[in-house]
Amino acid sequence: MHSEAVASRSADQRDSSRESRNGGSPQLDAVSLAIIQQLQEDGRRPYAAIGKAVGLSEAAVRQRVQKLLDQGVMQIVAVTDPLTVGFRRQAMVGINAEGDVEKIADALTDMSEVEYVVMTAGSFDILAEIVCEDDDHLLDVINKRIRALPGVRSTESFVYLKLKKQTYMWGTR
Amino acid sequence: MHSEAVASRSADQRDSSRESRNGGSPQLDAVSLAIIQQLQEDGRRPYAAIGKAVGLSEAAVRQRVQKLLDQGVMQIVAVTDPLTVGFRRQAMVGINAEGDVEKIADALTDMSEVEYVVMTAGSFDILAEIVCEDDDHLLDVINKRIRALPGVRSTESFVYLKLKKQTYMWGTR
DNA sequence: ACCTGACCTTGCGGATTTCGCAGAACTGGT
DNA sequence: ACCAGTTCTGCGAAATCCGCAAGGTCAGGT
Repeated sequence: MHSEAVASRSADQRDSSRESRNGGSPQLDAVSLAIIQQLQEDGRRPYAAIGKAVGLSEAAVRQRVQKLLDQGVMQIVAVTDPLTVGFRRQAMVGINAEGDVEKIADALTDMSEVEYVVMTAGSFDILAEIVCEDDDHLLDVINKRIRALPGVRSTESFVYLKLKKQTYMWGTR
Repeated sequence: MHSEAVASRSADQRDSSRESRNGGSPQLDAVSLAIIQQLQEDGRRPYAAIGKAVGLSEAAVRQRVQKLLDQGVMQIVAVTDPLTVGFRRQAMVGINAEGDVEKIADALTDMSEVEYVVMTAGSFDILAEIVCEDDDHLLDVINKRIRALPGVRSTESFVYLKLKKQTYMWGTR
C-alpha cells in the first residue's frame, strides 16, 4: 500500500510549528518540502502522483509547484555532466577580494561561463565554478575577465580532472 | 511561423561530422544536445514542443530522452538553494591526499552529506561539497569522517555564507 | 548487391495528465 | 462575528503521454 499519507488530513498539513524551524527566506512548510523531494527524484513526475504521495489534490500540487517555480525556490531542469556534453574544461576558482565582496560576486554572476558562485568564509572570499569549451577560453575568463575585476586581490584555480558525484537529493536520504 | 527547423530534414539531422567534435564518452550528436538544451530551460517541456524546436517528431524525442535518461547522460530533477530548504550549513572542502586518490573520492561519494565530488589539479586533489543541517553535523562530517579516511593528508574548509548563482544552462548562452 | 541494425516518421487510439475555473474551507486580522 | 486573502477540492475540456505497428532511409559489413 502506498496511500498512508492521505490519512490524517484534518490534522493540518502545513504544520506551522515545524515551519518556524526553518530560517530560510520564503517559509517552506512540510508539504512543499515533500513536493520538492518528489521532484528531486523525478522532475517529470505527474502532479497526481505527487499529490497521492504528499496527501494533496492534483490541483493543489500544481498550484504549489507553480508558486515554488515563480518564487524561484526551485527549478526543474535537466542536469548533465558538462564533460559529457562537450565542455572539456572546468575549474573552481577561489578568489580573494577587498572592498565590496558582494559586488564582485554579482559581476561573476553576470558571466555566462560562470555556473556557480558562492561567498564563503575561509581563505577564499568567493568560490566560482567555470565551465568552458577549451583551455583558451578558460584562460581568457580567469586571467582577462575575473582578475580584471576591481577588488579582486588574487585567485587560485583548480582545474577539474574528473567529476565523481553530482546529486540533488537532500532530504531524500 | 515557427517551423523552420523542420525544413531540411533530408539533409540529415545527426550530422556525423559534428559528432566527432565531442570527445565525451557516449557520443552526443547535435540533436541530443539541442534536446538537452530545451530541457535545461524547462525540465517539463512537452515532447511535442521539443520536437518542434529541434526538428524531430514527438515520438523520436520521447525515445531519445528516455535513452539519455537510461544512459545516465542527464537527469531531470528539481534543484533548489539548500539554504532555503532547511539545510543551513554547507561547505566546500579541499582535500590533499596521498596514494589512490580516486579511492578516496569514491569513499566521499558514498557519504550522503556529500553532494558534489570532483578530482582537481592544483593545490587540492579533491573538492567536495558538503550539505548539512547544522554546525554539529558539519563538524562531524569533516573532522570525524573525512579526515578519518586513509590517505587524506589534510583538508581545508570553506563554509558557505551565501549562494549567489546556480545555473544549468551551458549551451543556452 | 544484399542484408542487417539503428534510427526516424507517420499514424493511431486509449490512458493519463494538464489546465482553467467555480465553489468550499481555512487563516488571520479587525 | 465578519471579511479578505489564500489554499484546497472537484470537474470537465484540451493536451500530452505512451505503446505499437508499418514503412523509409542510411551506414556498415559480407
